[in-house]
Amino acid sequence: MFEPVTIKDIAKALGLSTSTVSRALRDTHEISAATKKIVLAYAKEINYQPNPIALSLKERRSKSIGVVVSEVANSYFSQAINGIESIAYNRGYHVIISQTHESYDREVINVQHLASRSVDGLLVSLSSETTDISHLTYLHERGLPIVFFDRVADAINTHKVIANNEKGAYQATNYLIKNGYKRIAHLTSSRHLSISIERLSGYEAALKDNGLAINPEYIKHCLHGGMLYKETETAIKELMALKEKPDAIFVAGDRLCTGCLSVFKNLKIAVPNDMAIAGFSNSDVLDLFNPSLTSVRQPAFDIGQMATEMLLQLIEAKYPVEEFEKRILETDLCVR
Amino acid sequence: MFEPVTIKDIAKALGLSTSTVSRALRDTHEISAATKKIVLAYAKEINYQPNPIALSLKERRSKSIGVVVSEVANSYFSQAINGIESIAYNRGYHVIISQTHESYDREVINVQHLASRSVDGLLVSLSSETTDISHLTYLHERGLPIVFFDRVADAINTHKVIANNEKGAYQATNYLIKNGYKRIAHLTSSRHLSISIERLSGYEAALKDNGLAINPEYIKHCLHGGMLYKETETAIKELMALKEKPDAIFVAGDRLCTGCLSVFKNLKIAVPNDMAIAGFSNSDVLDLFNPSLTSVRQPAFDIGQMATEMLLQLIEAKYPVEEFEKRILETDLCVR
DNA sequence: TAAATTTATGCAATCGTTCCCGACAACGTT
DNA sequence: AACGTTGTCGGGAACGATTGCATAAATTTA
Repeated sequence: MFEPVTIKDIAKALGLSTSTVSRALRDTHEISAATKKIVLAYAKEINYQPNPIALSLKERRSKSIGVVVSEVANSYFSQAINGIESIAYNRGYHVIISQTHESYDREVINVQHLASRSVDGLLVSLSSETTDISHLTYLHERGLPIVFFDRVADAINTHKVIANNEKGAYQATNYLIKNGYKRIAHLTSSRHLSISIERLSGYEAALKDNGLAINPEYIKHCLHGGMLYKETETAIKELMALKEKPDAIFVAGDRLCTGCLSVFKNLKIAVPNDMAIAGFSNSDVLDLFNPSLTSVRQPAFDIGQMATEMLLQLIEAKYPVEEFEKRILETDLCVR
Repeated sequence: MFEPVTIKDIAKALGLSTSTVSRALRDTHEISAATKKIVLAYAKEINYQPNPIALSLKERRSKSIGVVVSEVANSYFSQAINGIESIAYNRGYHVIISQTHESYDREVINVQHLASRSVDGLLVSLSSETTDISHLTYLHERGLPIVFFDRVADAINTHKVIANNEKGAYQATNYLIKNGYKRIAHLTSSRHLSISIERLSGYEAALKDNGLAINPEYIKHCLHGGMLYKETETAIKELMALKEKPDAIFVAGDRLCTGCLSVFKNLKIAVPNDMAIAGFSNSDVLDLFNPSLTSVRQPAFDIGQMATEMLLQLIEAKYPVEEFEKRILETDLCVR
């Protein structure tokens, strides 16, 4: 079933050789106009489609790129994926998406799966569990083009695209402070993730600049980045059990934001009376919340586009690229 | 760069023929245990990975399936995709996701792109714009396995997996009626979509069973399924301009629900005082809304799993399958 | 008119893998 | 001793497409 027509079928039907047909289809100058016309007409008639797999084997590239994210059901990533697709499809590349669900093991499996399926390059945002990046180092050393976005591995020398996490975190924290909150907690992902480090740094800078002390008890890490309700709930409960309860919280991620609001609702913590909240989120239904949530919005679509452009540049480079850059895009504070 | 080791390298290094190496790796009985051991050890040492592209060319299958949905940034679809992946990856298949963004043109392009990239089968949920399905009929007739889920094309005789849309719609409408609402509007997707037809039917049945009249003015179709804010807004405005304004609305889709709430917020329509609302949605942040929204939840993950299993069954069938079935999974009414 | 050149086409190798044959031992069977 | 079996292995043709090289005919040039 599903027997596609090949160049051989055309050759046989027209009494030509496969090479002539191939050249006619590729519109080489060394084929007579008459033959070209016949071949093209017949190819169109029987709806000939070149077999991309045969091409891949010959050209040693698959014209596909792999994307590794934690979850597509995350506004940030689904927007980034839209950006990735918009570039990739225009350039004739397929996009193979795989989800880690914030698990290190799944990240390793997915990366190896993609590499063994010979993708031409990889667009990676690390899972929150990942500390060991040798699965990526190995591939990178062997020459597989990789571009990181969002959650990057600084140890690997390649292109990276991120949002200005530090500044975004600074602005959100600063916003809370300017609105009169003084005891500001911080809920974030696992501590080794690049975005956690950068956002924590912005949070601390804002406190410092406003003459507020940094209270380590106010900083809570969630290893699973909000994937587990219990983990988020425990963190919030610990905050609420403190002698000096925080009056506001800066949340460092999309998933954590919704997780946090969910916990607040269940624990009957009123926003913003019991606790004000601001956080990183790209959800477009955010302003439907009541009360609505002030958020730091990342240019996810642009980040996806830019990362893809950089990856394709690496893939299609004639000579090995030695110079790598880290692009930093500005965030947007949506006051609600 | 990135020169992978081949079976030839092994053969040369070990002074064997490629056929022997191939057979040793595939553990054929006609290779001596000693040779096998040597080959396997060496293959492991140099980390040999079979080239899947060469395999694909030979076996005439790519071990990948294409998925066509309107948007991954939609809770229903992202959950379905999780279900699809959970089955596909376990069976050694790759999943290539493409988004139509509810556009017919993009659907045609994506389907052709996937087919030309020789996916072994297609998992399709139609875009809201699609009426002409010849791009799928063509492939289906040529023997490409296709399974529809969610938005199905009845004209194509193949497996289908859907939720019990009619019953779900009936329950949601009935819920509004039992809560005392009498003028219930219905906001839905384009009129030819299978889900629109089924949900409309359930809505009408509920009205009828409760002795309420069906008012055509209360039924609003959005061709773009909530992708365009303006379209949704116009529909709502028209409803609010009626002499007998509706007091409740049953919304038939994920995207339409958030679109609708967004319009309500902007037009300052209070829920549920001005207008009660119930609708199809799989969003897991729904209960964070205030006031929260009663919703019909579809078993999206299971639908994805089931559709994938059925597709793989078609792909791996020894003989052409002639008997097709339509599986219908029950929905869940989440009263909030 | 013969040689040189252009034009148009075919042959065969290649990409990495599998698999149908055929080869050739070593052994057992009449 | 002649033959059949069995166990191992290699040669080579596929899969579909591209491409350098050879070749033939047609055309131009000397």
